[in-house]
Amino acid sequence: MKLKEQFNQKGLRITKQRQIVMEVVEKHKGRHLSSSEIFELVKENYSGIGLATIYRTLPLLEKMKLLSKICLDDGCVRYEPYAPKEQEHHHLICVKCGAVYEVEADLLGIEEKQIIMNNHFSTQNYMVKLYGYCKTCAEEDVV
Amino acid sequence: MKLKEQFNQKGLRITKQRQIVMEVVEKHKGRHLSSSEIFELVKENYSGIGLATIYRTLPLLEKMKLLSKICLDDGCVRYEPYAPKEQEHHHLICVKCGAVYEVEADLLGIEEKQIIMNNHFSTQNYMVKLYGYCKTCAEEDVV
DNA sequence: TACATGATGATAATAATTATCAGTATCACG
DNA sequence: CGTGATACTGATAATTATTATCATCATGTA
Repeated sequence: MKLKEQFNQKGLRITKQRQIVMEVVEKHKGRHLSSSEIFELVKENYSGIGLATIYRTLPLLEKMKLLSKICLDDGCVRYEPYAPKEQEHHHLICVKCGAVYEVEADLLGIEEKQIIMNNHFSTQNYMVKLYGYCKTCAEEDVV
Repeated sequence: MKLKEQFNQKGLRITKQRQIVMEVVEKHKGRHLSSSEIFELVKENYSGIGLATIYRTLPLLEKMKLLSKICLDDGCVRYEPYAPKEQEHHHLICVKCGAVYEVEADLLGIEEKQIIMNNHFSTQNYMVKLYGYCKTCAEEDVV
């Protein structure tokens, strides 16, 4: 496995805790788990885990591009398995009910990317979040 | 001023505090002020203000579409003056140095909007955030 | 001007996250 | 297969951002 090398290169160690955190997030692909949700799920397999370890592990796995951090503006940081470029997906966040939907599409056209390039911004691995109203909420509210 | 009516309609009162908060955010258009930054700035003009008032006022002004909330994923909520549709702008966030740039362009093409519509999501007043590397950081890092 | 009640300031309470530190486990090396 | 250097962990204290509480104050209508 290349993972081991990736860790060793940086003097990092592969621990049981780190492995289980990875497993849990991968198992729940499609969800957007908060740190404390991950804590609860990890405890099911490894009851001795400490919350501090969760908070230390998640940013580390993010830096290693094993997880992606997402902020859905609900007051906590969330994580999902890292998606390579080809499987990039974006989030539609309903500002009313908070529901989160995913769109698996490259939402930026070539022209738009050009605009960003012109700003000297390299959007390798970008992420788009759209705020709006989901079907249900759009019908209720006549905004 | 239509503002007064807008407040009265909902049984809300126009207070000195609310006015100064608005003034401060408008005065710093282009910046993305956090709640505590706004607190500090308001104190310069109105030293008696309480932090709780800031936290009560900002979401209220947001609901009235006088301010926009932005989350730049740095652990706090930020605000900027509300931008009507024509002046919509988006944020480029450097994941390395945290710098925030603005692009004043409609980043989603018609096709892309269609994709979103197909998901039954009405993106009236959407906001796009792009994560990536700014010029400086892209040069340092060979990602 | 007076009053009904919405708004405020001070502060206690929560919630998410970070820092500290002594004890533990990993893994390179022999 | 030890063993030791040190990275990692769990427990917990400390921070930081935000929300709730409540007595007092100020707005705007009558």
